[in-house]
Amino acid sequence: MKLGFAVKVLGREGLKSNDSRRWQNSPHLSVSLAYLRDLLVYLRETGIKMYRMSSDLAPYVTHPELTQFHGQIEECAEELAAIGQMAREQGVRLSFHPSAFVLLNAADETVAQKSIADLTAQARMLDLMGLGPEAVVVTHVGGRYGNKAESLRRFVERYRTLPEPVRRRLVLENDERSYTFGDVYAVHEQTGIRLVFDQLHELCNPTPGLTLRAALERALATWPAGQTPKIHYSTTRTAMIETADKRLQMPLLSQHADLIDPFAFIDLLRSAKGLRDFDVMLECKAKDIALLRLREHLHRLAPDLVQAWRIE
DNA sequence: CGATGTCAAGGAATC
DNA sequence: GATTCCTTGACATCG
Repeated sequence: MKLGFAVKVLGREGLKSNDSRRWQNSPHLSVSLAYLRDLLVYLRETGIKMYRMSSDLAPYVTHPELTQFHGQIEECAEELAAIGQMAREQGVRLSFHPSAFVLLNAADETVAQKSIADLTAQARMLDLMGLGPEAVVVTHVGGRYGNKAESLRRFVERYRTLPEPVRRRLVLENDERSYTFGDVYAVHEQTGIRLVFDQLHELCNPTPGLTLRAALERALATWPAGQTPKIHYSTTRTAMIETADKRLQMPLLSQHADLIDPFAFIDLLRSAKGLRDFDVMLECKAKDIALLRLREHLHRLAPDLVQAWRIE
């Protein structure tokens, strides 16, 4: 079981996740890839085995007006191959999770086309890195547009029109307000698309009639034998509220906390006993710091689970 | 040098 | 129909 974190390193100074200069200053994918190389060295040193790359790794590569950026992925084929080889050699599982503006099921055809361009670019980078089928591009169903059934149908329809290399990389995640795990499972049944089970989203937007464990088991089963599925895991944020004479912490549903609650994570692992192996992408504000802290806590609190799941 | 404004992009809830 | 939230840093410019 690999533990991973998303995009930004907080545990060490000076590591960047992408070339974020503005377009006027000509940012370039090759600069982002140099940053990514340094980041992979840090992952090697800390023993971290999973990482979500920035959606903006290739700056403006799909921007409709800034066409001067559009060739950067192909220009960087050799650098992408080198980075991919480095990740493979140290056993790091890489992925993308495009921004909230990527909506494959958009009612507006131009929004859908821009989304397809983004998905295509990210899938292409994974291909040029030479990564296996576990390196995926994660997306949500998208908007509801006042008609969920129709909007789900549109997702399936657009998914089927995607170029095969994109379809091969794309996986689907349940979200916290619109599409439950049950909804994305129905899409899986129609398309075969693999599913990323988001545990907090399932708690915030539960599937009627399905226990958490049953949902998790179904999600894992959408991945072919020989591929390790992955899930998203996070702890809900709390905020201070003021009453007449006290200040109290209360949970804010669907917002991510700084760190992972180790006891809740241990509960998840115990409830997952007997299920197939899977990887866990941690989504929390403290990023790699939260991962390292969780790993310490697990070694101290549940060394049996660390061994049984071979957590790294 | 520190403070402040700005960045490509959509959807949904609220009023 | 307009506003605000989601959520976030860090670049770039201003004083």
